[in-house]
Order: sequence, then structure tokens, then C-alpha cells
Amino acid sequence: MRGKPMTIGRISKAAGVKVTTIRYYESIGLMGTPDRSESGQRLYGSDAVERLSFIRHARDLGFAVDSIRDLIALQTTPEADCAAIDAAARRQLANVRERIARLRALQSELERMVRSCEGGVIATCAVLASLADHDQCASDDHGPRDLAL
Amino acid sequence: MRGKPMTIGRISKAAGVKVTTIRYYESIGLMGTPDRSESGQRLYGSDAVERLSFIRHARDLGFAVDSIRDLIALQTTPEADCAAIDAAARRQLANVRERIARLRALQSELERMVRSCEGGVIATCAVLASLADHDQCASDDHGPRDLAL
DNA sequence: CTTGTCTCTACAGTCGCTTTAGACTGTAGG
DNA sequence: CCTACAGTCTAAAGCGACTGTAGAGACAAG
Repeated sequence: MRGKPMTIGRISKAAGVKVTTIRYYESIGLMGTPDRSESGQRLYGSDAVERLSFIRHARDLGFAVDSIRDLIALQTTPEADCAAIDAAARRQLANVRERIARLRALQSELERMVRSCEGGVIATCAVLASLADHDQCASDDHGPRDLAL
Repeated sequence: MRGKPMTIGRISKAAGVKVTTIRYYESIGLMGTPDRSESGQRLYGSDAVERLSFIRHARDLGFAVDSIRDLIALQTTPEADCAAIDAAARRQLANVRERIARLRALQSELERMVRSCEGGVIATCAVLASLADHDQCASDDHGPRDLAL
């Protein structure tokens, strides 16, 4: 399955992942150590492109690097059953749904702000008023905000 | 407008922002340097709570810290007009809409994945197949992924 | 041979905080 | 008063997921 070896730049283009990011993935153990040319340049087969595409796709879907590591580990134990992977996908889906809900709330609030901002002086700016408006609506939980965006 | 001075813990509770985060905001110049008690503890008036609520709300809406600094600066020059603030809100709204669109695509893909995963062995897991599926669908732009989530 | 593009390593920077460590302060109960 | 214990202080390191930089070597095309 491995055609002629490719340099890092080529698989970067092929997989749509930056060169530096590929090296980073290697450093955190997502990509494994590739062969090297005599002069020390990394050489990859097409399996590396597939792996990178897998990683990129999973990242695009919002999977954390740790989850991806798990998925890759599961992939290499084909006798296991699908349940773990299904569970990961479901968690991710719940996560995405929550983010969407949050963002939709932000969207309507921002729309309201923009609609009500009809010029005028700062002192009366509805946008600032909206922001200053400290209704404790939902969550005084002090928790991490990383779901917000 | 300034009632009896409050310790950092109290305004933390009042504004829903962690103590450490308040100190951090001070360190990056979002909050200004408060008075201190004899023993060196920070003392705030209720205006600090309002400022914190403003910051928190803006952060919840996805405004970057730099934008918030700008908004605060604008607030203190009340002769300026509303246009700059309106523009910031519009930028933010466009940003949020894009995030929502991206997330909706992820949602339907994840839904499809979960639907098609009906048990079985890893080798045939549809979720993994979806992830391995490297259709270059949209964006091989190598750009920053921070819009993704 | 020269030019220009890759590639290498190692490390610092990004953003928006959170965590840690160790010391000090303020307060309530006994 | 003493003791607990919660709150506060500073400075610095850590997080996730990369990105950017510097300086040097490698390789392909003209």
C-alpha cells in the first residue's frame, strides 16, 4: 500500500494539514515516527496521508486530540466492537448541539443589539446598554467558558 | 455611587467571575488597579461589579479581550458616535453566524455517523469509515481552525 | 553554480484563562 | 485569648492546539 515515499510538504498538500502541524502531531504521538532519508528528511507513504486526513476530519468535527488518540488506538484493535466509537460520536454530537444552542442565543442577542443601534451618541448606544445589562440569566456557575464559542 | 468597599471574593460572587480571573483582567489592563486595604487586599466599589459584568457579558458573546478593551475605551469618550460599536457588534454577529453554519454541518454529519453505527466490529464501523473518508469537501485552506468550534 | 524552495531542530509566542505553591489576613466559635 | 478555617496575596508555570521564528542544511531547476 505504500507507494513512493513523499516528503512532508507533499503529504501536507495531499492531506490539507500544515507542515508544522504534522510535525506537531508527531511530537504528541498522533502520527508515529516516519522513516528518514539519508539527510534526515521525513519520508511518508500514502498511509500517512490517510491517517492525517482521518485526524483532520476528526478535528474538524470537534474531537479533542485525546479522543482522536483513542479512536486511533481502537482502530488498531479490530476485534473490539463498535460501541466505544459510537459513544465517542454521541458525546461529540451532544457537545455540538449544546454549542449550537448557545450560539443561537448569542446570535439573537447580537441581532437585537444591531437592530436597536440606530446611530447616535455613545451615551445612548443600545449595544453598550445590552452589554452592560447584567441580567444573571442562566449560569452563574463560574465554569469554563469554552463552550461559549 | 460607591457603597462600602468589597473584597475581591465578594465582587467575584456578585459578578459571576472567578477571583483569579479578576486578577487576570487587572493584569491585562481590563480592570484598572483597585484601592488596597492596609494589609494589601484589593477593595472594590460597585462600579467594579458593573464593569466585570460588562466584560463577562461581552466575553460570553464571543468578543475578544482586545475588542472589549476597545469598547471600554469608547465608553469613556461619550462624545464619539455609535458607529464603531455597531461595527464591532456586526462583525461579531457575522462571526457567530459562520460558527453556527459550521456546527450545523458537523451536527448532521455526526448524526449520520451515529445513525449508521448499529453495532458490529471495528473493521466495519461506519463512524470510523466516515472519519477516514477524506473527501476534501470544502476548505483545503490550511487556515486556522478556530472557527470550527 | 546559482537561485529559490524545502526541510531540519529547537524554542518562543498565541489566547484566555487555570493551577500551583507558599505565605499572609480576616473572622467566627469556644 | 486561641484555634480553625476560609479568604487573599504574588509570581510563575501549565493548558490545548497549534503557529511563528531563527539559523542552518538539502535539493531541483535553469
